[in-house]
Amino acid sequence: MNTDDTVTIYDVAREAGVSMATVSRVVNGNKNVKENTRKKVLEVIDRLDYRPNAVARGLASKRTTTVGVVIPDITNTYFAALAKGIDDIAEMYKYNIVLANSDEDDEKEVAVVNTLFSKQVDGIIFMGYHLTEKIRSEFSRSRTPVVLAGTVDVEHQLPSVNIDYKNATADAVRHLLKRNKKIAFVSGPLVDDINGKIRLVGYKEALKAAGVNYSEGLVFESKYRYDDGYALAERLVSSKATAAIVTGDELAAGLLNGLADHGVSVPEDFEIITSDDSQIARFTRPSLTTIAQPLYDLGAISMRMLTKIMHKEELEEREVLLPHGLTERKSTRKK
Amino acid sequence: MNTDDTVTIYDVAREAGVSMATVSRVVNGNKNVKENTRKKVLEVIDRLDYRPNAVARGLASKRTTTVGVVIPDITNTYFAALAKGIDDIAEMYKYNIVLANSDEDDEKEVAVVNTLFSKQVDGIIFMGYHLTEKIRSEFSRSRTPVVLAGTVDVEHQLPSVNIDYKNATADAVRHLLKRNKKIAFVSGPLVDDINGKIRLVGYKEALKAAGVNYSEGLVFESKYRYDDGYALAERLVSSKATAAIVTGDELAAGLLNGLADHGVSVPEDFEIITSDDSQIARFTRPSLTTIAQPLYDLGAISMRMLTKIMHKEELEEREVLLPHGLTERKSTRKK
DNA sequence: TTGTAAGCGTTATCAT
DNA sequence: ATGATAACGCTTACAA
Repeated sequence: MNTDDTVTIYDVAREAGVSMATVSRVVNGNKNVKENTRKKVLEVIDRLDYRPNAVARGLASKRTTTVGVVIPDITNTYFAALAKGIDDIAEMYKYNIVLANSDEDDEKEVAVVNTLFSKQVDGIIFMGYHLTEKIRSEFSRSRTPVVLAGTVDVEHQLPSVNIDYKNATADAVRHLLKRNKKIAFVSGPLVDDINGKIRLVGYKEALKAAGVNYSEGLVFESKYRYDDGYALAERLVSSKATAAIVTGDELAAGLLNGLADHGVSVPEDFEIITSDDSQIARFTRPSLTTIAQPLYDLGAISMRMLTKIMHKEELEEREVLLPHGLTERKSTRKK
Repeated sequence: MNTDDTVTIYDVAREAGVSMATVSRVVNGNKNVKENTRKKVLEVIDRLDYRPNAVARGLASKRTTTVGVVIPDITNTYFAALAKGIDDIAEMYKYNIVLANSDEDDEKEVAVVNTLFSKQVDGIIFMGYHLTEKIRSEFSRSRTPVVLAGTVDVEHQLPSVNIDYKNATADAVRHLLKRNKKIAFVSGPLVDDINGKIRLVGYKEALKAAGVNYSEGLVFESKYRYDDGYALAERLVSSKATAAIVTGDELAAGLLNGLADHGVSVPEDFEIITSDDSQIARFTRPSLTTIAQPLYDLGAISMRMLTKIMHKEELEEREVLLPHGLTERKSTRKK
């Protein structure tokens, strides 16, 4: 017996009158064990309340059955929705998740990825607003598989799952264009937000195709939070825009309420389409018309891809684009 | 050299002309190393790009520097807000977090806690709607420290961080009582929601103190989601209640919008106070008056307590109650 | 200040 | 079908 109460595979072996190898076999479901000894071992395991030590297992087998998930902000409904999908599939494939908050900070991002590596995670799901060169090089000099979720890689190096943000945005703008000429593009900080930039391209393309002039004065860059959207209302009003495509739901909710408090009624005087398709868009009054995107699936499928890579299975597609749409609610007018 | 490219502490030792013990010492910041050798080792570590294997470290030291966090639903803004606080403090103390989703399911809860144990986490933060006997026994037969966050232990066995839900609710009801006689209590499923039950007690006490009769007909039990709240509106209308204390923000938002769609105006015809103090309460129109509670701190302080226990420091208090209040917004009338 | 060597609790490779 | 035994990469007495 040990000095403390931790019971090891060795205790079980001795108690069951077999070798630790055999115990290991039954624990791991190896077929090469006589039914009788399996029973006996199982009985001892139960009696001693033996629980395999996953750390020792990880060291010996070089597989930890845990994956790292890098998330910029857990309280962001968009990322939380993806995380839910990731988690469900991870559980399905018996992986645990170590959550690494990057706080939208480039340096911290590198730091957490490194501790993830040191923890010997079997794979990583990465969510972020962009891919720095630094993080890219961290990924490439490691053999640990990485899949991007809701994060596009403009260099097409890493496997990823996204929707076509450019066309989704263009579709939304086109919808607005039916009844508006001056359409604002409202987003968070674009400097290091790849998705945001791609959306801006979609915005421009839609305008161009409709023969509407693009004006920088109609691009409003701020932060992603509710209060930022609220504060933006005033500027939107003086811009004479009559509609806006907004790249985040909290931001859109803030803008909506801010507009209302400036006496602008949505959708009569001003139309809004938001982009995240999170629950928030349903809570506001009027409820927000939004680009439709399968948040849960974005996460779920990225995790599924990761399991395939970890298990050395063939990947049909390295860059998955999920379908998008438009959910019309009350912040846009009919026809 | 190894066959594959993983560089170990042994490689560094050989390359630097010292023993692995010395390398271990510099990696762990042990003072007993001559400045010169430290420099040399550090140089080699850098050159070889050596990264300590946390799994091996964990096995040898019996400390993994990771804590498990059990969360019923990551997309729930309430829990996500706590998780943020937990995560920030964990990072501050150099702990990583393995997130375990319990899905509000008793069996799954036990399962995830067990895999957390098998992963040798140094501690656990537990969030849930209640504490089953099963989970309680899992916790007590393990030496791994556990702290409850936003989860009360009616048996006062486990350390916890909460607000005084009973009095917070009573305060809110008292506020409603100034202008209403028929006040509804709207909650999620009470069967296994300890906090909900405690809130109900607060509701009853406030009524009693005001000499208002308690009526079961004014207690509305449903689920916690937006749609459930929305659906409840009709029943609330026919109950003749003129106000409601609601135990969840999504639920309250649904109720609010449902009421509006039934031609009931809030706060003129009906007053609502919600309980979570999450962002959601600010997004709705009218915005929701809510019990004020320090969500982030609830998580942060529970994690701080856990670090103290893990480091064998003294705990001043085993059951922390954080202050609560009332944030008046637009779903209640003035005076 | 530094080195030696015995674990830590498994898995995995050979034998048998 | 089962058992020895050597890794796995590190920490930690204990010596020196």
